[in-house]
Amino acid sequence: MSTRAEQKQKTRRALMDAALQQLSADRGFASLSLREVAREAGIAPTSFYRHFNELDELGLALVDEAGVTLRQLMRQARKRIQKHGSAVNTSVETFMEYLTNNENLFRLLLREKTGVSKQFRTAIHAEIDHFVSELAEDLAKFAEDKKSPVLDARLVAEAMVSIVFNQGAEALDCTTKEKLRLKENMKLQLRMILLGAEVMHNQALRETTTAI
Amino acid sequence: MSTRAEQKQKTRRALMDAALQQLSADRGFASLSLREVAREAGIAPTSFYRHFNELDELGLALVDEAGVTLRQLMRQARKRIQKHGSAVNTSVETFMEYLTNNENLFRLLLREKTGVSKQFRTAIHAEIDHFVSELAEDLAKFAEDKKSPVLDARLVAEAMVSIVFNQGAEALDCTTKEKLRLKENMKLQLRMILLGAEVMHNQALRETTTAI
DNA sequence: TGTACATCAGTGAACGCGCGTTCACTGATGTAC
DNA sequence: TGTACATCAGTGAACGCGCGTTCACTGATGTAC
Repeated sequence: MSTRAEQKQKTRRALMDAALQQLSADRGFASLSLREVAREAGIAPTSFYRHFNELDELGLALVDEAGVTLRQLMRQARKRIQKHGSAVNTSVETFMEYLTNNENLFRLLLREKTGVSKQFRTAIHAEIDHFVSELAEDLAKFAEDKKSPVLDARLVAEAMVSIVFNQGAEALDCTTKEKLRLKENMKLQLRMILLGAEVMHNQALRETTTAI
Repeated sequence: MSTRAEQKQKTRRALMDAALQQLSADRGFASLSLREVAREAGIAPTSFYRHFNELDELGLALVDEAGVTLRQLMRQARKRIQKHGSAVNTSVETFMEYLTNNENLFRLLLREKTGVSKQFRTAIHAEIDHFVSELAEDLAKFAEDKKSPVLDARLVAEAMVSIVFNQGAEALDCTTKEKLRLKENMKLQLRMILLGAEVMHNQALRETTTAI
């Protein structure tokens, strides 16, 4: 890569980092200003336009980044599960690790999921959809191995992701100690769903059998 | 009530309605301006200060209103359940009705739950906590009647509320037809949790018994 | 390798705009006698 | 009931501010020959 292009990448990165740094508990993306981000990144406001057409474009780049990070993390978790089992445990631990290490990125996802910009909402829903689909696939595969396929893998996956995101949001405002309790709650809740899904499926099977 | 005080109440109401009306899918509370709200309510910007010290104070009043409405609705649902049973069904139907009739109020709750202002987050968490507690109480009572107390009513209630709020958020961007499907999914997911909690509790009981 | 030209990331001045907030005010409503 | 004074919701002009965006520019880097 040539020097000029390298430098441009660096500045672009600096802009994204500057925005991310300002996205704290008390600052939403909507409250950022182009001038502020540029100032933080150490360039003139006008230079911003060399990298993005508008501030929202930078925001969408951040959403994309959050999605990529989340997917990488899931791949890691899957490997760990194949090695050591305990799917719920490993998944929750991995997710909470991601959350702790990428607070502001997760905050962006959480907030803009129900946020003001249709574009943001659509982009984030796509990322979460991706996440749900991969989980559903895992569940289906897992159930197949156990020879007890779950009732509706996608439905179960959606419920699980709802729990994880919702309690994850809570974790952002928590002390380390409260986080531990929250994690254990999360695990119990996920196990409840899995157990419930299994029982429900068996009931459905029995009914079908009876019908015959 | 005297005429002057009545008029003041009316203007206050007009301000809150003006704000609520502007809170659509594309406008967050943070994007409202005092001047805009005052204009919409038909008063001079400076008159706003006769009613609230700042815009956030109006927002908190709206959050409070949302909480009150939600609690009223729960009371209705409880009555209907005592009459006709089918707790999950009735609750979901009632909730979705609320959501459809108070889109903007619910949007405010959803958004500011993870929003920028600590004050908003705290207020909304209190409202949701209230909601969870009442549900937990109902669950405990219900389980007692069935002589199969659930493992941890509060944990189950939290999981259920996570589902309801998360899928509810989804419903805001849905067509009427998609909403129907979403409602049925919600019901299934809630039943899964209840079923899972019951089974988990029975397992725990059996283990205790075995230990003796 | 050296030269002449093209590209383009970053600049600084300037613009018009809507904002929140202050201030001293008006005049209708309320109250004390 | 009438009068004199107090209250206070609503007003309009004025302020300073940070914003997004435009523009013509600079000068280092890249490219063609």
